[in-house]
Amino acid sequence: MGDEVSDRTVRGSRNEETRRRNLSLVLSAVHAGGELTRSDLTRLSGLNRSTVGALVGDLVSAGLVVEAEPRATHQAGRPSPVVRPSSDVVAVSVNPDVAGVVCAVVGLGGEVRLRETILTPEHLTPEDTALLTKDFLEKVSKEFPSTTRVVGVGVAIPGIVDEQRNTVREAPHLKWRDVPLVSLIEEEVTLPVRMANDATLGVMAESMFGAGAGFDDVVYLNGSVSGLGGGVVSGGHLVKGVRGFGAELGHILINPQGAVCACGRLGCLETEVNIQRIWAVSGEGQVGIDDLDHLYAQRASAALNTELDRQADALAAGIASLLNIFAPARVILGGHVGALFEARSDRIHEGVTAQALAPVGEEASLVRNVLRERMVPIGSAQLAFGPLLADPVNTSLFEWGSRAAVAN
Amino acid sequence: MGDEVSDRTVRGSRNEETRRRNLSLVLSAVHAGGELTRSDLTRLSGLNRSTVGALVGDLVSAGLVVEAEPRATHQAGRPSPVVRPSSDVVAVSVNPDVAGVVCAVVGLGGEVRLRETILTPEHLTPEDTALLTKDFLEKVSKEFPSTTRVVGVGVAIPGIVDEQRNTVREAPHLKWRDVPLVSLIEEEVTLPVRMANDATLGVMAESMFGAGAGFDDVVYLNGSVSGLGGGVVSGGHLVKGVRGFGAELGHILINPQGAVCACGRLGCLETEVNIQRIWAVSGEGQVGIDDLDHLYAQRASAALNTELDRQADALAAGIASLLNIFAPARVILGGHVGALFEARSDRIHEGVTAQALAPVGEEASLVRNVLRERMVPIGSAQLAFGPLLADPVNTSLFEWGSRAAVAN
DNA sequence: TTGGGTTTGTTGTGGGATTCAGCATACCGA
DNA sequence: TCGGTATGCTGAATCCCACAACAAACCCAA
Repeated sequence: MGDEVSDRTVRGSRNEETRRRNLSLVLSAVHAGGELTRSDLTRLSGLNRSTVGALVGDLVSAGLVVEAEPRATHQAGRPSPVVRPSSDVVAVSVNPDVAGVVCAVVGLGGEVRLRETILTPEHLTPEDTALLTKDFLEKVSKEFPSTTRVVGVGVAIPGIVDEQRNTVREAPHLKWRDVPLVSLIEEEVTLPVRMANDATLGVMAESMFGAGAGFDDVVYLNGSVSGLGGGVVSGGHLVKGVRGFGAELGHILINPQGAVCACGRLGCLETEVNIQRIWAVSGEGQVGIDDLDHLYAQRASAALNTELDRQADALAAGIASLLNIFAPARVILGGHVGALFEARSDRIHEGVTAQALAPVGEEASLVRNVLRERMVPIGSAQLAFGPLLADPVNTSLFEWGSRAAVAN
Repeated sequence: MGDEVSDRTVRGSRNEETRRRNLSLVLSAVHAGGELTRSDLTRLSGLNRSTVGALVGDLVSAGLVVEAEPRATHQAGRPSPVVRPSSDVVAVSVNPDVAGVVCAVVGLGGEVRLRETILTPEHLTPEDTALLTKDFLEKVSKEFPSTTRVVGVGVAIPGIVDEQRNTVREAPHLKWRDVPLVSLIEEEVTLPVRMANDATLGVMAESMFGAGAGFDDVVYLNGSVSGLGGGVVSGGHLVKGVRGFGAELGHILINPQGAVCACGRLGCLETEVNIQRIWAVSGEGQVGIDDLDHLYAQRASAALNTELDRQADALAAGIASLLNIFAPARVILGGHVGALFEARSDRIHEGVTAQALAPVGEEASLVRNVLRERMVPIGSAQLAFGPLLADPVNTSLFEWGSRAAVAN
């Protein structure tokens, strides 16, 4: 899933397109697979040994991968050198929230090399975000080798992002609306900036490096303080919809007699499966999402148990609808939905099995997300890596702070 | 959307892959566009004149397209010959229903050349379907020139199809279950047979030749006697899910206090928007889907009006959920849902606008399907044409009745 | 009727990408 | 130490497209 850098005008393939595709295939495989030998790559791609050799050679001279001594194996035959992503190539992840920004540096290959939460005294503004990103870049650039090169910045937004106009269309939790955040950041950091919805990036991360790895059809549901977000990979492709507005899985109807949703209608999944309603009955105040497991594991009050059952039923109903729509191999649950799933696993499984169409239910397994706090950084890094993975040798990399393109 | 003939093992591109892609591009363009000049194809593909000439030449020698005299135009410059799909290349469409089979012959380019409903005295069985298909083939083969070549048979099923095992998993209306229909037909007709859900094929047809042409994101909802089916194209790709089980849009939850659905749960969209409930109040018996427009246009009874309003509201709620999930550019409504939309257009529009997320609602337009009775034939033909469009010169074509492969 | 301008078809050359065969290299096991 | 095996490396052959030059077919205007 190289994020579809499609220029919509369907184009014929020239000869160099073949090369681009093969380089992309190899780099993506190394990115996703971590360490692969050249002979692994040969088998994987179905290309000739000599071709793979040439492709890897190109990627090495571009500084994108490194070849290391063969691993000690106990097979006959000449050992094949190991190809790893270069540790010098990184992406920057930015994830604004109400009280601050989570910034991270992620290496090619998906390793989160550094992750930092920068708090603001007041409610975070878009301008703050741009400035904090700049500060972060200046600071971390000193902590990384001078050979480090950055591919760009990926921004994850808890809200609706217009991927065409590169604006935040609506982020109720942040209280942002029609904010040209990409331009704001690009003015400060002179790096290419891309932006998408956080749950969309979540499913990208999980389906590449997490619980959805190896599956072409994955649904991801994430519960956060700002609501219920979702992302879907169908047939190996991200479901985005026009201008990237799609996959708002929190806003499917569950119960027309339900509570009023922020979106205006009654009984969205988001109003029925909701952390605020947990807080309201828990008697422990605004328990953080990471502490929910602990809360649920304690001997809970009757009120909390009732509420958990109710939310579990609503979640099962929602998942059943999503199964009937997408027939995924995996449904991945994150945030407070993940905690709810952990606490009411049997009840949710039963509800889903009873309500989903039989063939669809049989194929899907429900799992909790595995990447946790690394998910958003990895997802937004994936967004930034997209162009590089799609066209390895023609995508520019940048040194920290300066926009001087490094030779390919 | 050449139907994704992906062999899942990601493969590298060889040089001939380039050729295959370009041939596919040209043939698909001619298939979808009807008549294009060679210079149109040059602009469309971005390839060189000479390359397009060679590609078209290959397709002509394969008998897939024909070049005709240039159209009379009033532009300066040498006239460019017109490229049309060959009228000798056809696909066969088979669509079983309770009381019989609808068979059709569809030419490359999407023209329905012949369409016939074959009724059976009793409830149709899978074996009947295979035999009737054979009879149909034998009969029509005499009505077409001997130069005609068939690419294969596409079967549209009102039910859940296992595209991996090539079986009908569940077709409640037909009362079929786990039927290996593809094998049954292939035993009779010695042609390649492919099968899919009818609504899935509907959205393929509409998004290629109908109301969804030119859009990458399309949701299709079809109401028939057997229930509510759906199909989705997202980002130019068909949403299929694991084994093709997905896109059961009729089975999303609308109202947990609603009626019992055939699938077992309460208040699916299918139970709330439903032709049987129209019949129950219309006082005119089981009005056919094609006669609903007439029924609705008459001065309707109060009961019918109330029911139409109720169904319109339920439909609007369902569409709103689908908009939030897929953010399509178009929502196409067919069958009795199309008639309902026609009768309650304003009410449905208002309901959708009120309930869908604002950005999503602004981008989508609701339209009735345009292909009507040609939709299923075109869709299933598209299924049969898939391999040919994906790899024009290496796909075998067959003469009527015999499996002797015709030279490419 | 003729000639310039314009667009497109056609042909041969050249460069890029892959495959293939043959040989070299590095490991295992006896 | 030697055969077996798997892999890396190199140069020739093949396939595909772009490009340039020329030819063909149309328009328009004189």
